[in-house]
Amino acid sequence: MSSCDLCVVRNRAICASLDAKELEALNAIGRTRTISPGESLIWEGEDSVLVANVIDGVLKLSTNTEDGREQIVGVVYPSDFIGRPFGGTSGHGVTALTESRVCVFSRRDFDAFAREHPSLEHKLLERTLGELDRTRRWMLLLGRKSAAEKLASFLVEMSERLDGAGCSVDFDKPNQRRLVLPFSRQQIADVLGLTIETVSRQFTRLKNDGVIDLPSRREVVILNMDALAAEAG
Amino acid sequence: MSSCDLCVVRNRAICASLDAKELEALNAIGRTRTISPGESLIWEGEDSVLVANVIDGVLKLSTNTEDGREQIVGVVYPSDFIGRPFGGTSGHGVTALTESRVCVFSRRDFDAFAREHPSLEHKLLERTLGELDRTRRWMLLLGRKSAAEKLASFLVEMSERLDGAGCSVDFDKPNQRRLVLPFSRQQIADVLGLTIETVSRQFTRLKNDGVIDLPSRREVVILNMDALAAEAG
DNA sequence: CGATACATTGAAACAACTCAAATAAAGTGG
DNA sequence: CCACTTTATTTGAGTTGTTTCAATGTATCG
Repeated sequence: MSSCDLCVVRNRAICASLDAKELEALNAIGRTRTISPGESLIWEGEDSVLVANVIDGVLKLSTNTEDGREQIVGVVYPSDFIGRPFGGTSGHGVTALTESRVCVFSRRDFDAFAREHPSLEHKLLERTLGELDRTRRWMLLLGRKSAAEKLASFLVEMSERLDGAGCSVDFDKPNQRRLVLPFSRQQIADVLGLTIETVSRQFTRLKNDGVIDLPSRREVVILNMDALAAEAG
Repeated sequence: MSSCDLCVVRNRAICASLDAKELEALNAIGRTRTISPGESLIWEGEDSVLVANVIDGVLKLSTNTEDGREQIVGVVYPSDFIGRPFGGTSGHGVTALTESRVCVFSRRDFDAFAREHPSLEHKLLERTLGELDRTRRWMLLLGRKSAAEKLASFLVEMSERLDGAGCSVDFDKPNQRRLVLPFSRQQIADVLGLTIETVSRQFTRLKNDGVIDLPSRREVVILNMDALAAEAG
């Protein structure tokens, strides 16, 4: 029995395109690996040597300017795919935000396997098209939204993506939601293209307006989802 | 003889993955169409009904906030692919910037054809991965660069992508380059997440610094490529 | 419990924006 | 082809939102 049978993302990751026998072959060229917060799996500018599936945890994709400014260009969750298949250099680093488990492959092995399994390439294509859509939507935020709209948009997106792990929904209060952010204030700033101080000020403003509550640094309780969505612009 | 044999992008577009017979089949479900500047091929939010290859011209991909702010999220050139295969709604409009010619397919027809031709899907995947890389690099510009860095980066990127059409290189002066921009000042502002006035001021500053010359509205002569690249940050 | 990292708050500076006007280019019709 | 209108771009002056720099407050961890 391949270890994939027990995998929690078996039916959501690109692996879902494979039957039992194919899955075993893929399993043979991959291995699981844990990554601690702050640890990197891939570095910006290195030529692409490995790809991976996220089994558990949250990781950031980030680029830096020469003088050290950082921009987080993507966030990946369980079942998401990481890395740059088919050559090239990776344009961004991949770093764990929470304790993570990933299923890694050498890029060369993965490329060869993918080229022999069109259904896998198809799943990867659908995933990549979806990621491109999401990334382009984020460009509107970076280029055209105010700090207030940026943070509100961020919290709305977070509440949508952090299902299960890190996010609890109280069905009695459908307008409310409780989340545990996998980001520090600085990391939120790096996602939104702001400074840490501006992010902090926007948090306290939302709290003072009664839109959210902040029980601790990493926790956010959305008290009024409609108001938050309205602020997102 | 299928009309694809004469196509100028035959060997650069995703069609390059197909042999003569397959190409004829693809040709049978497509048709060419011209689009005038300002005319749209796809509208934001509509469900994806068609996809296309760019044969000639330059088109923008753009999203808008409810209150009318615009962000250009991508620019496509000859041989590039347009549209959202495999369902979903298109998150951005597609509008011609110059007189354009495209080879359009109904999305349903294209989807079916693609699923039967893994080599085509592979080419599309490579293209999409490349586009995602480029888009993520642009996020660093939107989130973290100053107006001066943004315009310099824009001109550098333009000089790289406008090969042949719209861009001439004088080999005697390798540090110089002459380009005809397919963008108005407002459109440049919408690419960079700035206002038209800020873009204009940065243009005149670069001109006063002797880095560029501006013979007419749409023309830019890069006088010192190294200096421009240095300003791009 | 003290040390260290992280987050918030305040005050001042600055980059980009807004609004308004001037200028230049591109169409249009006589 | 020229005068006129319209549109696009540039320039100027003042305002605003975000950043910067500095200080204070608050969790977290050995």
